[in-house]
Amino acid sequence: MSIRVRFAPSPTGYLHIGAARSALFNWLYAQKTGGKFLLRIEDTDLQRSTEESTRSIIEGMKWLGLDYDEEIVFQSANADKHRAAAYKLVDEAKAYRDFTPKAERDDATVKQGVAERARAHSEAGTDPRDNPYRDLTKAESDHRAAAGEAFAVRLKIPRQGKTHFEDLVFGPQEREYSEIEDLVLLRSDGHPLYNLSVVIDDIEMRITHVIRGQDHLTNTHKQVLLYEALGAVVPQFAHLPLILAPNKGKLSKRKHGEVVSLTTYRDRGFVPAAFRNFLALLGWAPADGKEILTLEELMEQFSLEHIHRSPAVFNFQENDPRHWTDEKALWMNAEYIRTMAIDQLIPMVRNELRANKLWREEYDDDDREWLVKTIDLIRQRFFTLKDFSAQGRAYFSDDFDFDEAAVSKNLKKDPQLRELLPALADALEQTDPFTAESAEATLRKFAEERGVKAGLLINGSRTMLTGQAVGPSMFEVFEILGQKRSVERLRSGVPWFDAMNELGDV
RNA sequence: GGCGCAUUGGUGUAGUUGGUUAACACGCUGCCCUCUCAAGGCAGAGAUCACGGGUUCGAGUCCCGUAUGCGCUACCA
Repeated sequence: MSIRVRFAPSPTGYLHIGAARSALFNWLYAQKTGGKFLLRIEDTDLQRSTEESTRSIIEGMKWLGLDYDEEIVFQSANADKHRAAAYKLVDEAKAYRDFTPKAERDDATVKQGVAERARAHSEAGTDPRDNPYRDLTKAESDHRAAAGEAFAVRLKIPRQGKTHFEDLVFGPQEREYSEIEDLVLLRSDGHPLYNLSVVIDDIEMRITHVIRGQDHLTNTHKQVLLYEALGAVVPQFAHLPLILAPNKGKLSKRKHGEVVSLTTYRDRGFVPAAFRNFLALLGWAPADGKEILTLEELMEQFSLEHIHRSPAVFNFQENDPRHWTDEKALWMNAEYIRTMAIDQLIPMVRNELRANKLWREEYDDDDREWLVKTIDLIRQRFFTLKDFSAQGRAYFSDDFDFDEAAVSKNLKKDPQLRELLPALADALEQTDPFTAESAEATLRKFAEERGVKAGLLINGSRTMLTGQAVGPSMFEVFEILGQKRSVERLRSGVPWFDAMNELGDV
């Protein structure tokens, strides 16, 4: 039987990076085994589910390159099937109607309430399965239901025994029945609940391997019981270690904001392949230890056996813009930007420049060669795609900002530059042909004649031409920018020095 | 409270059946290169493998306990 896996997010917000990793692992497993990767949107919580969230999930997956097979399944569309299955279990006496009135719960304190109730049970030694309706006669139950009394449907967990299943990551798992409450399958308003819905849908979709977050590990026992009650084959399970915040707490939007959202990485200039590569290394490592892996290598090397069991900390520093996300992710992105095939990089740069009105159609045409050369030159020290429009702006537009620190370090520091730079412009204007080599020869000769260090002129030029204190080899920059623009920008320097004199800070 | 899972340098990980100085990547420090900053090269700091007991000639690797963290324990997903 061929392998079928699925990613089943609930559309209650942006795509969380933990969820994105689950999607990735499922996808990789399908690719590796020649199986199918399906997408199911678990939108049964109508209050919290939004279409916008569904869109963002699909977008995020597309961005990561995770294409799914077959049609998307919307869980809400299957509610009738879920209900029918629950009623069938009632008929078979594997589930029962619970006529206990629904208890009101306060959303904000549910977690706490649940824990307290559980504590009370364990302290008092009462069995959570004790329920006056559990053993109601069929006639009585049918009668009350027919009379219109509201009821929830609960699965009848046997009194004695235990469940067990083999988790592909966490190994053999066991749980006493006495630790499992008779779980509610259907709410008293007829709404099917999570555990029922997943199981029915997974059966329906013929899922063979359920790969998901570890937060579902203990609940899996309930699901195993359901599969058995339904007479279905229990799939294989593989639970993934959780991704934690730096304080080893839960990584959540409420507390940590946009770092946990996949779209943030797209919006802040990540190369999809880089982020995908980084994500793959959270909780998994290839056998040979190689960390930069192409998609093909990931697909080939991925295996459930190498997923480990301890949670991974996603390392970032809140309130520090320089370390806004995991440094290794940032490093990996830079690595991809400077080493990936330039043809693959260009479309991303094009998007970035377009978004900032820096793109000219000639770049795809007459100026293609120039563009390739320029990108190849500047990408060497960029970390994100954003850098192309920020630090790299001066390469694509005459309208760029000057970095203040660069101006004071490379321009204002030496008053001689006021006169030297325009003079250098004159010399460069006479240089023919104008290439990196000839520009270098001109500049060095000029420096020698004036008795100044070449570095002074080089650094001053860099700031005049690019607005930056750092950047590629200056002579390459001269050539890239061309004679005309280089000369113009060197001459435009005068205002800097005028302003400097007015302020009297020479 | 109960049950479950985890615990290797700051972070991500390797250490498959117990056996030399615990390996790699990111980050950090210094040096080289150099027109700056990266990249690259070289060197280095940083882990008594959570702690305490055992088993053994020998344990990060096996056993027990403790601690800490996380998860689950809903008519949420």
